[in-house]
Amino acid sequence: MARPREFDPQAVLDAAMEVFWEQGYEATSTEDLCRRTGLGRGSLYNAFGSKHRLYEEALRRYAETRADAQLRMLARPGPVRERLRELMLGVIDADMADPRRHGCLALNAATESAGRDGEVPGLVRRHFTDLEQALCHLVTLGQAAGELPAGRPPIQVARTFQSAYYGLRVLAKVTDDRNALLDVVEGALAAL
Amino acid sequence: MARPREFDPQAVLDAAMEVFWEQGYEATSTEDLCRRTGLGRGSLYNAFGSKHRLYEEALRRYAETRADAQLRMLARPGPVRERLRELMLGVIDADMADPRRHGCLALNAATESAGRDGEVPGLVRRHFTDLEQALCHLVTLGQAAGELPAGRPPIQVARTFQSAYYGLRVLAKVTDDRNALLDVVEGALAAL
DNA sequence: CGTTTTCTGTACTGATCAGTAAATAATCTG
DNA sequence: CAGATTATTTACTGATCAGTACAGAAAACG
Repeated sequence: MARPREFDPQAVLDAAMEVFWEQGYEATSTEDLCRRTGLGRGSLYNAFGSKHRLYEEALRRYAETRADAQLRMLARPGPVRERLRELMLGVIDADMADPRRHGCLALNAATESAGRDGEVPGLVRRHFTDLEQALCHLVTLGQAAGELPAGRPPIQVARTFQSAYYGLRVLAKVTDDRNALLDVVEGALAAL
Repeated sequence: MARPREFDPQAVLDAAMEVFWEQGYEATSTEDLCRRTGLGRGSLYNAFGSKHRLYEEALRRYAETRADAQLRMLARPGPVRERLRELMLGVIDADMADPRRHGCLALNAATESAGRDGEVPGLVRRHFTDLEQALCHLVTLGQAAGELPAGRPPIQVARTFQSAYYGLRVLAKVTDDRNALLDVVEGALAAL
């Protein structure tokens, strides 16, 4: 090793993640990334190689911060139904608090055309399967505890709830009507 | 009037719509649009003014072709539950038949950053409220006919189903597992 | 201290971006 | 046919794109 980096890689990654989150992959320029990270072009390319590789790193960073916090929240003790309600109410608050509605980075990555290149599809897919798995675990728990009706396969219930969850995040991008989103929460919980 | 256009505006709009659909707004260049529509730059700008206005027109075209066909399908006679199942099975087939998974243009527009400019938010919003309204009508019908349980407000049931529907379209972008998508269909229908 | 190695900043690359200017061509109206 | 009006074509604009070359700066190691 020789001259050490002058920047904190995690902080830089957080900044890059935010830019991609706000604008999407295609709409952010390397200039934007330099400005928001504070790095010069040389440093940025030396550290990350390309815009697309930086995007992949930002997705990884998203998974290990925001997404992981969500999964940990789901793993907290308490009634299953309340945990699932909290999940949805949490994203309603988060999405509506942001006037620009950038929503969920992984969902955005899944719909953008850049989501088809390199490691992005794999990263996005894992993000989705991780949530599916956590939900399935929770449903299994709830059914075993007698808290949820036990008639249907947990994976089916989990997938349906997950679908409503992502639909909710899509709707939150479009509407300002909080009650419409709360209807989705009630309906999704009633479907358990 | 003087010299008439040499192109069919609807055909051109269809071609532009497809390009935006496949690639998204940011990722398609005016060059792409010229190549796929067959128009020169002059004609294209003379007819549509700008890339963004053409995007808006493409969204309108999408609404009055694809989306409208879907709404008409929902309005066909038959058991409510079967019509809703057909809606979801139809998009599973459509989405999975396309290897590039471009999904729903309106949903893509809602998540892209370009979806915040000009008339796009209004167009996207109307697309969503139209479906919400159609679903609500259908649920009301089903409840009145005794086909669906009548305990819950139709608008809540409709919004929940709509949410599952868009969630389904998001999941279809990510997974190759048809059974996972069919689980969503079963769950969403069971929640009615 | 000097060499090596890595990092940083600047200047630059050709390519492509969205959009325009202007000449030409085709049709309409009179 | 004459003049007006619109469409098409071509060439072009400055700006911005992602990525690179390279010189200098800073630390590690002998």
